[in-house]
Order: sequence, then C-alpha cells, then structure tokens
Amino acid sequence: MNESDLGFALLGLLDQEPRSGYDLRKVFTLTPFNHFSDSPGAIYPALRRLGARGWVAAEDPAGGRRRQVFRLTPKGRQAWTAWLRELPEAADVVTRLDRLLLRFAFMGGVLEPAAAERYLEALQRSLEAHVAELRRYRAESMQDVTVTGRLAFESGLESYEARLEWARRARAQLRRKGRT
Amino acid sequence: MNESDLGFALLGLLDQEPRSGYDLRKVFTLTPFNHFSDSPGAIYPALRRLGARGWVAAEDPAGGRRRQVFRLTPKGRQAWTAWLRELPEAADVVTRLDRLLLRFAFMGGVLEPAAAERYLEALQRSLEAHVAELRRYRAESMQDVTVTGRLAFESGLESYEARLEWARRARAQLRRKGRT
DNA sequence: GGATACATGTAAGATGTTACATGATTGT
DNA sequence: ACAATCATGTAACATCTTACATGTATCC
Repeated sequence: MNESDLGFALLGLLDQEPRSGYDLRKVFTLTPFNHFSDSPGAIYPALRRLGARGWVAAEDPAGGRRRQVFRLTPKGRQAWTAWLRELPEAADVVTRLDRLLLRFAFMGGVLEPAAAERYLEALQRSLEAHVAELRRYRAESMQDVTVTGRLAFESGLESYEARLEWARRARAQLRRKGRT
Repeated sequence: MNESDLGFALLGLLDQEPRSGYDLRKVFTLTPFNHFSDSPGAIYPALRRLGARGWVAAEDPAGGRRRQVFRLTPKGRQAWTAWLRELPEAADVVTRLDRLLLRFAFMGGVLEPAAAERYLEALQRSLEAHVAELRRYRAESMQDVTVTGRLAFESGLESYEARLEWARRARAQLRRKGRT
C-alpha cells in the first residue's frame, strides 16, 4: 500500500469532496498546500495511478463534458483510513516529517479523537528522541565547524524544537476539545 | 548548472576534503546530514554525474586498491562557488528550504562574511513574506477546517516562524563575529 | 472575434528507492 | 579460516520536472 505523498494528498482531498484534476491543481496553486507541485505532469498521472489501484473512479463525463470528477471508491476509502491509522516511527521524523503532518491534517473527522491523540503522542516521542540526538551531536561533535555550519545546524534543531513544542500543545488542545 | 540537493551536498563535502563514495555514505549515515539517503544506488550514480560534468575527478586507484578518492576539479570549484553565491528567491522557502539551508551551511570559509550576511538577509525577507502570507490565510480562510487540519497548519506556520527568528539571530551573530 | 480561464494530456529526461550482487581487506 | 566491515556497483521500478500540445467554455 505504498503511494507518494502527492497520491495520499489527492486521496485525502477527494475524500473531503469529489473533485476534478483541475480542481486539485488549484488547491495546490492557491492554498498553503503549495509545497506540492501543481504541475499537470504530476497530478494527472497520479490520478490514473489511484484509478489503477481501484481507489478512485471518475464519474462519466456526462453531457459531453471533458471535465472528469473523481471520487473515492469503497476500496479507496478503506485504504485511506488504513493509511491514516499508521503510526509514526522514530525514523520518520528525519526523512518523512511532511508525510506525518499530512496524515495528521487529514485525520480530523475521519478517525476518532482518541486515535488522533495516540498519533500525536507517538509523534511527540519520536520528536523528543530526535531532538535529544541532535543535542547530543551538538555537544560532542561540533568542533571544527564553520560559523555558518553551526548556525545551519541550529536552524534545523530549533525547527525540530518548535515542532516538539507544537506537538505538546496540540495534544493538550485535543484532550480538552474531544473532537477532531 | 542544475544538480540535485544530493549532488551539491556531495560537492560541498568533497570541497572540504577529498573522500571516497564510501566515506560520503558514512557522513549521511552517521551525522545530522541524515535527511540524505545513504544508499549506494543514489550516491555512486551522483558521483559519476559530477564526474561527467567535469566537477570532480577520482585519483588513480593506485596500489591496486579499489577505493576511489574524489576531489573537486578547478572547474568544479568554480561551479561550487557560483552555486554558493545564488541568492534565495521568494518561492524557494516554500518548496526548497532544505536547499537554502544546505547552501548556507557550506558557505562558511568559502565566501566572504559579507556574502553570507547578504544571503541571510534575502532569506529573512523571503521568510517574512511567507509567514505574512500564511497569517493572512489563517485569518481569512480557515473556516470549515477540522481541528487536526487547523493544528497541522499551525505546525507549519510555527516552523516557519522559528526559521525566521533564527534568521534574525543568525544575522546579528554574523555581524558581530565578522567571520564565517 | 479574441483573450482568458478551464481542462486534460504526453514525452523525454532526471533522480531516487529498493534489492541484489560482487569482491577486497582486516581482525581474531 | 571466518566474520565483519570496507567498497563499489547494477537493474528494475517509481515518481517527478519541464516543456510542449490540444481543445473547450466564457466573457467582453
């Protein structure tokens, strides 16, 4: 059940409401989803891929229209919720943090609040472990480093620290609200 | 003069000191450079690519050794410093922030302090513009969003805010120290 | 009638992932 | 002698970028 981040982003948007390829492109062009490419060369092949997996289907372009509106199939919705339930692993925060946040963003209203809380808890622990490792590295192995090298390292570390503080606050908010 | 982030990371490491492919892999395995893949299927082809551009050359594997040590050619060093001098553009912070920080990390000791300061200034302005845009979006278009959707958005925003605060502090430090 | 936005697509190429393969060197 | 680590590579596949191509609908 592998798919690219883009594929899962499309799946999540189509789960919210049926859309055409062009609609999906506009989401990436016009909203803060903009770290995804809005290029047709990425989106249309991805939609065909999702179709080939049986996760989405296009309505008949009824009325002679060329516009094709895609929606999730039952199989697609099952794959989607299964993906949403995957928990963060320690290594993911290093190379796949975007994906972890993407999943969390889409979890609301689909999974129950307790699942979102568990997810955040796992994410928080992974972030704690990574921040601890970076601090250890800073203490032990940052001799012989240029000024900009050290500063760039700190930029990364502080970014992770910000994510960690966010995760703690977000957990507290979820607990209070009891909805996603 | 396009190359992947991985290609430029290799170039920068080879500019610091000549290394073999295996040495480079270990850097990615053992240090916080670990958002790069350490897989041989990425690194050895990338080294051949850099060789084909005439940017790096392997010493003769003298003594019957298989180990090949790569170093920058004069042309490679010229390409490298030219790349280091490219300034951040507004759009880069959205999709290529990693690359902007990679460049800054390697700039030290190669470019003069004033160049690093100009680079940080441009980066800071781009970050300011992006943060402002995200705040505008939050104020205007975050109705009808799930709790996790809003939280994920805030995670992204706060991460950018942390980068921005870092950029301000880093500029002040560079000004004070006068070396990179 | 022409401009603009709507709407979908393909082709070539670059790059990376995963998995497998191969052999040399070093330590015990 | 054997294991571990050093060291380099390839093949198949997935995915994305860039650039080009094509036609429709709507507005003025």
